[in-house]
Amino acid sequence: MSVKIYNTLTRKKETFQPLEAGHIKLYVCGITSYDYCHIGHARSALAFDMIVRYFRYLGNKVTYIRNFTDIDDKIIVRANEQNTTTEELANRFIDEFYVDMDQLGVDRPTLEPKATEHIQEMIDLISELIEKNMAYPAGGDVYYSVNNFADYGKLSGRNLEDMQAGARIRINDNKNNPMDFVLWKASKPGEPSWESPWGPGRPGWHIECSAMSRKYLGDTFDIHGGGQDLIFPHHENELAQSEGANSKPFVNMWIHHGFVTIRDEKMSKSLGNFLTIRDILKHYHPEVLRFFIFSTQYRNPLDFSEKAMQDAMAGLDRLYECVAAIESLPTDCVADAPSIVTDKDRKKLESMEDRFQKAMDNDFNTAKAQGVFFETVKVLNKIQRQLPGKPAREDYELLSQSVSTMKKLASIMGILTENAADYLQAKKTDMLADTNITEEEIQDFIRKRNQARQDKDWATSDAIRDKLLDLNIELKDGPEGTGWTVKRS
RNA sequence: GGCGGCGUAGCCAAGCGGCUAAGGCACUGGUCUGCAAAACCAUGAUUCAGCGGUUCAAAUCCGCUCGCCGCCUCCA
Repeated sequence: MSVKIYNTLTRKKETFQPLEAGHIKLYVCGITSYDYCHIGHARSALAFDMIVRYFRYLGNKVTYIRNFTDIDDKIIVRANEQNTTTEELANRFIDEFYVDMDQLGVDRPTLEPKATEHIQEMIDLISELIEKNMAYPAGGDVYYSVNNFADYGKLSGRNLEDMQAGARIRINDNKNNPMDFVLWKASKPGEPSWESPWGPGRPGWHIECSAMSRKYLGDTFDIHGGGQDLIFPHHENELAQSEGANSKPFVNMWIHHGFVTIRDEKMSKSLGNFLTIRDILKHYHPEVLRFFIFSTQYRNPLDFSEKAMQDAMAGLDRLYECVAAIESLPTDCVADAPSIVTDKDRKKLESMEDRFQKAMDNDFNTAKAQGVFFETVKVLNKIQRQLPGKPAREDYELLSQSVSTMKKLASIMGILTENAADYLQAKKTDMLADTNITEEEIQDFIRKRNQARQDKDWATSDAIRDKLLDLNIELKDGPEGTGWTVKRS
C-alpha cells in the first residue's frame, strides 16, 4: 500500500504506513450533540466514511472510533432553554444524527464512545498530568500548564509568545499562564456534575478525546481526523494532554478536511448561514449530495449552491444512465464474433481500476477519481452505441465487466449503489409528483400525438408536444416509440 | 499582527519539475428526427492572478506584489 496523505503536523504529503501492518487505527472528532447536523457535518462524516472504505477496499482492517461530545457549555445552555436535561437533549440529537447518517448511507464506525461514559478515564488522565507536573488544580478547576510542554503549538504552527501577543485571551486569575486551558471545570449550582478529587465538576472539552482514544486505540495510533477548525485549539490541546501524560507520540498522521461554504463564507451556526442535512435531502437524493461533496478533494473548501447541486445531479445521472443502458443490453450474443472494440478503448477500460487507485492513493483525490468514471463512461457509451444487434460475447463481457468494476469503485464514495434502472425510474416518479399531470394522462397524450404523427398532422402533433412541455413534460421520440421525461427546471 | 490555505477556460475542478494542461456543467457544431427534444459524438486554455528568479525544462520550486478565504473565541 502506498497511500499518500497530507499530514497537518508536518504540512507535507507523506506515504502512510500504519503502525501495525494491515490494521489502521483511526480516531475522528464527532459532533457536539445539541442541534441538527448541517452539510459541514455531512462532509466530515462522508470524508472519513470514504477514507475508511478505501482503506478496507485495499484490504486493511480499520478500527474507526468517532466520539460524541454529550456534555459541554452549549449543551447546558440549550438544555436550559428547552427546559430539559443535558442527557435528554444530547441523546435526542444523537438519534437525529443517526437518522441523517443512515439516510446518507454512512457506515457506522467501529465504536462511538460518549464523553459522559468516560468520566473516570478522564479523571485518571488528569491525575496523571497533575502527578507529572503538567497540570495543576486551582479553585476547583484543573488547568493544563502549557509552559511545561515544550512542543506546545507544534500541530498548529504557533508559538506561545505570538499567541500571547494576541489580545483575545480572557483574563482568568486562576491560570498561571493565560494560554493554559481547562481540563476539569468546577460545576456551578444546577449544572450537571461528577465527583472528582478536585470537587464536583465536569470535564473540559479536549480531555475526552485524549482519554477515549487512549482507551480504545492506545497511546500512539495512526490517524486522527476532524475539520480544519479543530486544529487549534482542540487538537493542539489534545496532543499536549496525551503526549504530556504518555510521554509518547500521540498520533502519526493528522487529517483535516476543509469547510463547506455558502457564497464563499464558512457555513456556521453563529453566522446563521447553514443548511441542515435534512433540508438538503428534502430536495436531493443522498447520492447527489455525496457526488457533490466528492467533486472536490477533501482539503479544499467546497462552495454550496443550487447550481452546484444541479451540476452534481446532472453528472450523477450521466453515470447512472450509462450503467442502465449497459445493464439493459440484450444478452444474446455471438460467441466467436469479432470484437468491435479498439485496442485504445479496451486499454482505457482495463486500466480503470489502476487509474482510480492512483487518484485515491494521492491523498484521496475523489475529484480525480470521478474523472476516471467519466472517462470510462465516455468509452462505454461509444462502444455501446456501435454495438450490432447481436454483439460479440467478448464485447458484451467487456462492457458488463467494466460496469461492475465501476460500480464497485464508486461504492467507495457511496455512489452508484442503487440499481440504475430503479434509480432513474424513482427519479422520474419523484419529479412527476411536482407536476400537474399523471403518467396515465401523459400516455394518453402520447397516443393521440402518435396518431396525429401517423396522419402527418404535424400541427396537432406539435401542439400536443408544446402543451406537455408547458406542464414540464418533455417527449423523446425514439426507434422503440415515444418516451418522456420531466424537464429539469 | 501571527499561522495556514487558495487564485487553472463562462462556471466547477484535476494537475505536486518533463508524455497532447484530466473530468463535469454550460455553450456551439454534428448524428438522429417530419421539425424538435432527449441521448450520443465532437469542439474550447500556446496557457495556468501579476512580476522577477532557480533549472536543459515550471501551472508545478524560490522571492515579491495584488486579490480571496480560514484559524488565532464555541465550531465539521
